[in-house]
Amino acid sequence: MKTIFFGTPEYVNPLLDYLIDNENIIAVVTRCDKPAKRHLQSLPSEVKQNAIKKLIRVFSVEKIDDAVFISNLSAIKPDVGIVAAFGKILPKKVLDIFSIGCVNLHFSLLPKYRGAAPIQRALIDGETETGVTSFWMNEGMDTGRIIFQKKINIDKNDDTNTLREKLIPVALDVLRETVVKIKENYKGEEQVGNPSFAPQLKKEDGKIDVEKTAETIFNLIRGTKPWPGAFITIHNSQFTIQNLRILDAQIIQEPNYPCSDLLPIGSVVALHKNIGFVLKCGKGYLLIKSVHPPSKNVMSAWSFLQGHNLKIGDKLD
RNA sequence: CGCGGGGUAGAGCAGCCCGGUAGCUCGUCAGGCCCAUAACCUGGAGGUCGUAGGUUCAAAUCCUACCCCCGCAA
Repeated sequence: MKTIFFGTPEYVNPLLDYLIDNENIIAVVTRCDKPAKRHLQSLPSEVKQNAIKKLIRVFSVEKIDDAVFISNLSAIKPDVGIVAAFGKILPKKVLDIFSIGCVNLHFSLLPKYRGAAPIQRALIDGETETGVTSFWMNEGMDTGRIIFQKKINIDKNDDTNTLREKLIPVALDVLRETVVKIKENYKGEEQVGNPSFAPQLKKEDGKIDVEKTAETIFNLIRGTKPWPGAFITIHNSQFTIQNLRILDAQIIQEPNYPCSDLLPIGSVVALHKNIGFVLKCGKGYLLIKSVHPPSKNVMSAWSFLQGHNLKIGDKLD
């Protein structure tokens, strides 16, 4: 069974490694090398580096429907495509090249969170469980017949990074099971339930609305890490700091602050020594513990308020 | 040579434009106050001001080159 793997980011390498060890991987497809990081450095994707190291043929594509790429792919006459976090929708003329078909590993419980950012969106929505689903790809976005699905719980403190780490072994389980079913000629089951969508995050998605509940804001911080990050503007008596990114926070369960009732929503209502400051939200309070000011390094919220002379009553929005 | 921000005590910042005593909030150490404290008071230690040159009587500050960190593009 001639198999081709599609994937770009580093975290899918364990999946590629498994396939290389156990199946007949004849090529790897990744997105084209990114143009620049800071000073125009152009690095091959991690998956590409891994594949090269193991002497697998690599296609590095910019446009998935590139004529040269498609003819090269056709010449190989592959049987199965396995896709994980590739980042592009495969058009029909690519899918048709595979004699058996293409399978996608998607990091959500389909039909929920179809799209590019299922992990982030599940966290932002405060979901308590998620998982990995494999399905036969068709022309729609994550709409194919489900082969296998495995569920896990989301911890209250999970962020994008920790949740993804937990999902990798789950994805490996799903992959193993899926390969077996492919060989059994399994056609999958139609997706059932109400679909929801998880479009790629935009910068604007990280903006904090202080009128929302502490829990909602906390979920935003978890789900937008590491990019675009949850950010807010601070109005101090001396100056304004825009786009202060908040990296770590904690919901205050039993608030007991002398000024909390008098100050409006969005105010700093307390300072916690050596930890940070407390923000009054639309409902509840959030203890900010770690921040990243523009043009600066990451620092504890306590350090930040030392340097900027943040006081009770200062406003955030 | 893509654009911008930054490097000053253990942490976070001000001072630079306009050259002239190293400053602020915290931490740390010692002492004091207190039933007590992360609170308050007093005092101390701790700096090659990123590196190397240059200008000057005098450079954190002005000029030149270089190093390191961060953001922008997903």
